[in-house]
Order: sequence, then C-alpha cells, then structure tokens
Amino acid sequence: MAITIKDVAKLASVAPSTVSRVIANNPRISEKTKVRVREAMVELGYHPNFIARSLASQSTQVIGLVLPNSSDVFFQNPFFSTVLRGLSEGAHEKQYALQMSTGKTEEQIYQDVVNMVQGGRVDGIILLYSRTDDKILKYLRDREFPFVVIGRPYEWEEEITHVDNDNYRASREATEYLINLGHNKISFIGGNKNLVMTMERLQGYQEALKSAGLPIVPDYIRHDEFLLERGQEAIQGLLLLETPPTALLVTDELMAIGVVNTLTKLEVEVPANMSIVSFNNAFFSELARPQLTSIDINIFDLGYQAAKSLIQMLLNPKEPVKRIIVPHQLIERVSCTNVQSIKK
Amino acid sequence: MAITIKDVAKLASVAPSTVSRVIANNPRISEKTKVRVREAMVELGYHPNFIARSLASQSTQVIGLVLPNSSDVFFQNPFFSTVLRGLSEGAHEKQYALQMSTGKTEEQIYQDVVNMVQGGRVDGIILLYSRTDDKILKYLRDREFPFVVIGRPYEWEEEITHVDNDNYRASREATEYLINLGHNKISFIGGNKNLVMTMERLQGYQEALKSAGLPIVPDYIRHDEFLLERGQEAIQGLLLLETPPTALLVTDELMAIGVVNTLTKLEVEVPANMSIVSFNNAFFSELARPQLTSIDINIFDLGYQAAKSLIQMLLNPKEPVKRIIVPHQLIERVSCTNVQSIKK
DNA sequence: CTGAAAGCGCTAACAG
DNA sequence: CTGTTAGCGCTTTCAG
Repeated sequence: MAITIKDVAKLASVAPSTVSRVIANNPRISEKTKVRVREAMVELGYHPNFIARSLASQSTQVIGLVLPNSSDVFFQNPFFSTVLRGLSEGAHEKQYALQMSTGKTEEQIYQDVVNMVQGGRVDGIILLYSRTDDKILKYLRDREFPFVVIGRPYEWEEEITHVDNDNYRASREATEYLINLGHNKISFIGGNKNLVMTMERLQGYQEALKSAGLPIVPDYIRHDEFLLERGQEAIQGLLLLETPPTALLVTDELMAIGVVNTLTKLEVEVPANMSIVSFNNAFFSELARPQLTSIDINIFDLGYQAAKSLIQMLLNPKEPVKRIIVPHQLIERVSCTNVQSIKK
Repeated sequence: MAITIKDVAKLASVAPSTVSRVIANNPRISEKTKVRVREAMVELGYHPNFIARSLASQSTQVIGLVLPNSSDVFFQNPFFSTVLRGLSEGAHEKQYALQMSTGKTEEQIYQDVVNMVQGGRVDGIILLYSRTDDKILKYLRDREFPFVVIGRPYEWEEEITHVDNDNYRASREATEYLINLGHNKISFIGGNKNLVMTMERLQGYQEALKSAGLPIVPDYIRHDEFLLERGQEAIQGLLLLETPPTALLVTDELMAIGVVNTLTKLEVEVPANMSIVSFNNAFFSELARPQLTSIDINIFDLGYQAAKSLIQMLLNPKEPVKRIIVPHQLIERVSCTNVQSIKK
C-alpha cells in the first residue's frame, strides 16, 4: 500500500529496526545514519502508521472522552464546548488525539467504554461528569485502567485522580453574598440530583443558611435537568409559593437564562424584585439581560487540567493520585440587589 | 496480556481463524461451532482487539472530524455542539467512533489530518466547514481519501460529496421577507468572508435586493468573525451611517445576540426601530430578548447526514458523489416589523 | 552502534 | 465447513 518502514530501510541501506529507532530518536544511533534515514523518509514521503505502532507498542496516543448519559442535554450546555476546548488544548500539547463516546443511554455508553478500553482504542479515559452509582467508573476502576474524572468522584475519592472546583465553598460563598445583601428567603435551583456537583452546591447553600441562622425551607429547593425549559418551570413553581423567595441561586447558566426569561415574561424585574446568582459563567451570564452575577468556575481549565493529568499518568504509571482544585470566583454584575430595595 | 483469539480458539478446540469468522458472523461456519465458540468467548470474557483488527483489515471504524482553524471561535458557537450531536448520532448508528482534530492553526490542523490519514487512524474524514483555498481539502482530494464536507465546496463541487443548506435561497428568502415588510434599507452582517456559506448568503441578499429594484449599498454590508463582540462592533458602525438601515440580516446567531444587546444598550428598540432576521436557529434565537425571527437551517441534520453519507461511502467505495441539501425554514418570531411603524 | 528475528492480535487467502 | 499459513507495519529483545 503506502510507504512503509521497509521501503525507507531499503533506500537508506539499513535494517527496518534502524529506521524504527531513528523515528524514536534513539540515542544509540549515530548521527550519520540518522541523517541518511531521515533523507530517505523525506524522499519517499514516508509517514509512520499509527495503527501498526499501536499494536506493537500497546499504546495509541488517544484519549477517550465519556459524556454523561444525558448527552443531548449536555451538548446544549456551553459547559460542554468549553470543557472540550480545554481538553483539546491539553491533549494537543502532548500530541494526543481525542475520541468521543457516542452512546446516548447509560448502557450504550458503557459499551462505548468497553470498546475503547478492551478494544485497545485508547490509552486512558476522561469522564466529563461525576455522579452516584456510576457503572462506568466502577468498570474502569476494577480494571485499573487509567482515567481521570472531572468533578469529585462519589466513591473512592482518595484513589481517583480528579479535577474539580470547590463547589461546596463556591456555593456557600454565593449564598453568603446574597445573605449579606440582606436576603433571607433564598431559593436553590439545582441540576440533576445524581451529579456530585449538584449535591455539593446544595450543601454549600444549606451550610451558609445554617451559619447565618436562617431556616432551610424545603420548598425553596428545586432540582432538575440543566435545561432552559427546566429553569422556566422551576421559577414558576417558586413564585406560586405563599412567600416566594427574594433571591435565587441557580447552579447552571442555561437554567438561569430560562429563569430570567420567565421572570421577565411575568414582569418580575431582575434585580429589583428578584436577585439572581448564576453558576459557570461560560459567557451566557454576560449575554443575559440583565447580565448575571455569576460564579466563574473556569470550565476551560477543568478540561485542560484533566487532559494534562491523564497524560501525566500515562507517561508515568506510578504517578500519584491527584486532586486538582480549579479556583472559582464570584463575578459581580447587575442581577443582585440589596433586599431593602425590594420591599415596596 | 488480555484474552486473545487464540485463547478462545484453544478453549473451543478450533483454529483461531474460525474464531475470527465467528466474530464476523461468517455464514460458512456451522451453528454448532458458532455456539461453542461464543460460549468460550463469554467464559473467558474475551473482547476483540480493535487495533489488531484495524491493522489486519486496514480499516478502523473511526471517522475523523476537522474543525475550522478558528476553532476557538467555532467552539463557542452553538453551531458546533449541535452539528457534533448530529454527527455523533449518525456515527453511533453504524458503530463508528469519532475522533477530533485538536490543532488551532491551519498548519497544526493540517498535521492533524495528515496524522489521521497517513497514520491510518481513520477511515474517512468530515470537514465541518467549507472555505476558499483549503489546503486540507486539496490534500484529501489529491490522495483520494474518503471525505465529506459540511457546506458547499469552493472548488470541485461536482466531485465532492457534501451536505449543505441552500444558503443562497435561504438568504434571499430572508431578505425578501424584510422587503415585503416594506424595508428598503437592509443591512447584511455576515461572518468570515472565506467561508463559502457567507459568500452564498451575501449573494442571496444581493439578488433579493436587485430583484426588488433596490440598490446595493456597500456600507450596509459587514463581515466579521462569528462572535458576540463582532456583532456588537458591526452594529455600532451601521448606526453611525448617515442613513442607517431599518432592518438587519445577521448570518449568525451569536453575532445576532451581540447586535441585539448592543441595540438595547443604545436604546434602539427591536423591532420598533430595527428589524432583525437571524440565521441558524440553534436555540439562541429563542433565547434572545426579543425572540428573533430566524432561518432554521437544521444544524443537527447537517451533522447527521454528513456522518451517514460518509459511512455509506466507506461501506461502498463506488458510492456516487452526492450533494445533500438540508431544508431550511423561516421561523417567525417577534424581531421584525412593518417599516411603516418605524417612521416616527 | 546496527541487524535479525520474533511477535503485537487479528484477517484473509488458500487448501482441504 | 474448518485449519494452515502468511502477512498488516511497527517495536523490541537479543546478538553481534
């Protein structure tokens, strides 16, 4: 078919193994023959065959990405493209390629992963989410296959390298920010309950209320998919309460947009009649009217660090387990106001 | 290492080739031995090694995706995630995996492609864009490597299978829609000039004006990156003109959002003082305030059809060249109004 | 410093 | 219907 190592070897009058060593830049080959071999490679337009190399060396230079099973939802969220951009950059630096799972149900994705792993298609895997009772995580762990989790693992946290934000603290700070503005009826609109991230943000919220001596009102706590529509529904429910909240902590941008749009439609002014803090800050918060005060969790870095960590693990099999906490920060915009101004 | 075909063969007391045939479900193998072999596979927990298979069969079941060189911009745009979702679904149906280019400059991406192709990593490639003077497209064509383009190829259109919208017509219709509302000062805010899509949309716009006997005013035509910020700049320039337009055709959603936000800031009301038609309709148009009338180009289908077409080419090497036109439609929302209402 | 040879795990003629 | 035998293109001992 194409030009192989043998062709090069013949032209340079060396053995194929020598050519292989030149490619690997093996120091035991003399400069002279290296030059000669390289010339031959150029002359023939030789390009190494990765598949053959993979088979022989048992490594592919490919990283597998696993999306959550609610991938349809995930795709819509700007979180996805941003984290992917970070992954892409991290992988590119070390010449790794990225391969994605394409399944939609948990079972399909599980099969994707088995194919990637047992089929020898990838050297390592990055889970772009962390949730409870994850069959896939368990599978990877049982096989001791190299992988990294974006988010805090629900189990075996100490044994799994992961990249995460301090979601608990971020959420607590956001809540305290609202409390400091005088709010005492603060609602929590969270995402999928099975995501560890959601659980932690809820805890941070509750802890902040507790510390401030405020009650935790179950009716103020909502959970749903990270979707525009879900945000809309959530806020409608809250407004029907006897004493609706005066402030909202929304743990996802897309939901936040849904919330804001719905409020606008219902002529509840933000921030005059409702303060909002959003999460993620993947540029939707800026885009919303009014622009949303938001916790920036540096999504790009989550991806970038995850890629880098995994590659380090691959390069050095006894690399210690790591936890990388990407910093967050509250970005103040104009969606929050002092509670005084609300009382009419 | 892991369990191989030989282990299975031994346990089932057959030759390795027989096992291979069972995997391929070769009809020439008796049901009896098939069953026996399958039992052995299950008992051992055998899973085929894709890399080995790829090397032997010279096919990988992987599709390479090539993003445009302005990938940072591309990642932000909802076009990306939507088309990727379509690609993912199309690939999954036929058990193909997706691998992405990770380079950022044209040269890096070119290298990614060479690696994918000459390295034997992928069976075919999908270009997620179409632009002028594309080195990568030329490379693929010269090597006669199977590939599909999303968008209309700038050259060799007749020889390259591609999936596209009728951008010319879509744009003409959108412009006519505005003309029918009585507008005669219509501006065109387009994206990157090197994209074929942009060129076609511009032509459609111009043709509509011409047919209606309206002049083509160069000052009304703007081009820029598909970015929020660019949309903002474009509209500011337009408002400074002696006779600003009364209607805008914006060929990208993200830009459209930038335009709307800027107009709001400048207290130019939409649609009262400015009508807007946007493109793509990947749910940003719905999200904007006011909601934007938009040409829905069915981005998901672009991806889905591209994946399906490429796979067909791979399955049947003499599959004829195809052009697939995904239909578009104008979705009326509330960002346009009759020109009468503008005159104060 | 370089060559010969074995083998990574699977497929695909070619026999029988 | 099934086994034997070569590879696919590269890496990697093991010699020398």
